[in-house]
Amino acid sequence: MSADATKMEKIVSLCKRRGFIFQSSEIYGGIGGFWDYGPLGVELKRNIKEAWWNDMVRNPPTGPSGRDLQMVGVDCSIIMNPKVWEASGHATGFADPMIDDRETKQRFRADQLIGLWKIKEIPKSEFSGLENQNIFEFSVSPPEFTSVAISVREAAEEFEKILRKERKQGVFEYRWIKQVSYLGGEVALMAAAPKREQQETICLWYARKIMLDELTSQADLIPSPYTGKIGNLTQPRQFNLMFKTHYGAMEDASSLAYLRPETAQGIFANFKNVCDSSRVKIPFGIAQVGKSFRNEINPRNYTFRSREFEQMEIEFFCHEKDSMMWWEWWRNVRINWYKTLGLKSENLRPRNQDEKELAHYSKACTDIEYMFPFSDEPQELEGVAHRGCFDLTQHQTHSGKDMSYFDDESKERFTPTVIEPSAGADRSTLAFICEAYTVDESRPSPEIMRFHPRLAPIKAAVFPLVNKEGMPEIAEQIYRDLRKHYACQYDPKQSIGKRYARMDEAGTPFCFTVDGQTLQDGTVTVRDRDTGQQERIDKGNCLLFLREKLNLE
RNA sequence: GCGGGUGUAGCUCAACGGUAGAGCGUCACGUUGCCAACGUGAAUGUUGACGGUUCAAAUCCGUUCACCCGCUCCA
Repeated sequence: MSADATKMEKIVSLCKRRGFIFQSSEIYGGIGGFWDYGPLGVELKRNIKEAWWNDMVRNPPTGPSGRDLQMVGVDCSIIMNPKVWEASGHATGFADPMIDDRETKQRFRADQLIGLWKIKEIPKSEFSGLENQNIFEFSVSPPEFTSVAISVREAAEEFEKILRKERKQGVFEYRWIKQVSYLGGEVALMAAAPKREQQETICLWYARKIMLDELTSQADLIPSPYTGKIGNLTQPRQFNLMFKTHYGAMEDASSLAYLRPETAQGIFANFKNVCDSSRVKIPFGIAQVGKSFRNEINPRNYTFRSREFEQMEIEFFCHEKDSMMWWEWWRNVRINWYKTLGLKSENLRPRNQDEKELAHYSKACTDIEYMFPFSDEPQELEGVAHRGCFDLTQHQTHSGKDMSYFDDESKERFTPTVIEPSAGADRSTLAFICEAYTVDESRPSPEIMRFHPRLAPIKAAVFPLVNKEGMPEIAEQIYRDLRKHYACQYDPKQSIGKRYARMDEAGTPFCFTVDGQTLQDGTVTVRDRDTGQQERIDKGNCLLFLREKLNLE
């Protein structure tokens, strides 16, 4: 258990108690990996998404050359033509049993693995007529894995490579290689290599598809097809990570569809539409906020790894020659965005992926990670990835539609390179909650949510100090004026301390209180959430006061 | 997916197989003139769900669901 597990438990407890986050379908025993936002949670999350949309799309930062950034938005359907997922690579990677190479992070289909076994060495005198025999009769236990390939063709090449290498040493020569049927017509290679002719022995090998149960039981013995090293492969697992559904009334194979596992593909699929309709010129970005769905193997850590989650994604299209500059620029913009909204730099951990982690088409990727109390390892909030021209090229190939861009100034036609800052809305929300959670034992109400004012679910509360003598009427009027502009609450009940305490737990930055002096000189107190300090302002200036405070960066 | 743990009121937690409780919170009334104050009162539970053992189950057993921890995983 990490050192801050107790802190996380308190945060979870507060989130439920105050109405930030509830377990989905709780009255039915819940459902794994799904969460609901309560009255305060929905305001918080909306504020985060709106801050993102405002700061990235409507009022984006100035570009590196001092020119304004071109950013536009889309809102695409969650269900798309299933071919989209073939093009994006999700269909295969999500549906079949897959194995990972822990070292190279390569993932491949388990049911296509071809194993190459060394069976045994036999005297050369027994070699004649071998071609006509069933090679499996020679099998002695245990055959020794020597190599693994991910296709029959590769297995053959691999075998030839081994023999070539041996031939180079001047001692070995391979004799034959042939295909036979094996278990239900699967293709197998069988081969033998004369070995150390002076010792009069030869070596037998065979290659065949590795069965799934073998992969499961012998995962630790099978060499990686990429490195040849033993012990780096995971067990094969079924990755049904996309949610299946059907469209139309008939539920058959032709109506199979998927809930999107990411919002990005809606952007790529609309690349041409946006270009043709909105007068944008490269470089420019398309943004989208929306729900995505992944059947996580093991949802864990509160809302951090949910099966239904919301993304805030940008696909930024630029020329390949400027792409690294843009990648670095976006990386810094995004890190600073979190800092500006209150995530402290020591908890925020940008981490550049090393080459082994990168997808094969990617040149660079920074994971913006955050130290949550539930883990000793930083966890990813956002990835800023250099995706090359992979996605547009894939869609061009699969759809047959041209995805290239023509630059009128340089008269150049090219497929744009994409920089993808992809942020998790729920993960960010959780990070802002964890960051805001503060315990100050010196205060009568120790638990305080110190949200940045822009993110706070309630911007201000208005109280009559006591619920009589004309105070409620004045307070109510202030409240009615404020709530036209900001999320506010009015609370006339119970002791003033209790009301302040409740607002501390909700993370409300300011409380206006109408008291006896208000009746005389028209001033009210403003109480600051973080310091507990009060000042007096004119009751007519509450809105002005909030405007000033909330616009602060 | 594997191993371990937990599940009782909104929250935190008691209750040895024998009548389900406390603190806090919530609500009402009174009081109160700035920090969970005070007084009085109230509501709230098929003890996660299902099944079994038993005269009797929150308690013992089985199944299941959810959450937590460790592995694993995170395209």
